[in-house]
Amino acid sequence: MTSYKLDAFQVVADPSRRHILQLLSKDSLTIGALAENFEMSRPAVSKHIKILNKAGFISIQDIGRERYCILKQDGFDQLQEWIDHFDGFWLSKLQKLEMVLENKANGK
Amino acid sequence: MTSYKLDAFQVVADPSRRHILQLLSKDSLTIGALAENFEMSRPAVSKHIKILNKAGFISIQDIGRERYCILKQDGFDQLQEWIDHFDGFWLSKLQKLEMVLENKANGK
DNA sequence: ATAATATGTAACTTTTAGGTTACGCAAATA
DNA sequence: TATTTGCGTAACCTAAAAGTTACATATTAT
Repeated sequence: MTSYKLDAFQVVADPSRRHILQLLSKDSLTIGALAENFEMSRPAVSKHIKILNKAGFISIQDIGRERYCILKQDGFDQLQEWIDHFDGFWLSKLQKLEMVLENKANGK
Repeated sequence: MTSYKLDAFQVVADPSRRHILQLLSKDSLTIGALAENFEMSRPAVSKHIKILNKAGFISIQDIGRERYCILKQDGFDQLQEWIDHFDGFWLSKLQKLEMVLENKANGK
């Protein structure tokens, strides 16, 4: 089952979290290693990680006292799924409606 | 030029705004018509529309005293662009790293 | 001309998200 | 065994986001 507790879009709305994901796309990193890339404190990063995990954007591997954060596809899939709903839209319905409205605006 | 003033992900993070976009994918609607689909007040919808417009998710056609909101692709493109950055990732790098870490975790 | 309608905006309130510091705990190290 | 390291969490603060009501304005209808 893949029902995550957080709204993927709300989770990825935060620029810091997007930055974290970018870093993780190049390397799996521990919390501390991630924190070195930010000005914010380590506990702040820790919170973001918890959120990213709950939303399915990362998985976590505990190795001793270290936590390796690993990019995970599920969160991204949630984003993509919603965006895909709009795909069929662009080329058919829209252009006709715009035409109609433009004509109406010009009093034709 | 397509440099919008708002972060597309932050804009689409709000569930009400996503709902607005869904409604607009079926029909171009005025502010008032949109507001009928929500419990919130019309001015609240009006604010969301302003934001969606600034971020390139909709365009607006003024017809007399009415404002028709029309779905627009630019905002969605911004979302897609970011997501696409991660596409090359999944099948190559990730799986190897996970293997390495799992072995390390098991002390192999 | 007057009334009704569709909307934008200002001022305000409330909630929440993101940050901090301080602390505790388990694992690694000396 | 004592110390350091890596991390989670609680308590707290602050700023911003999302909502409200009240009002102003322009267009349409009577």
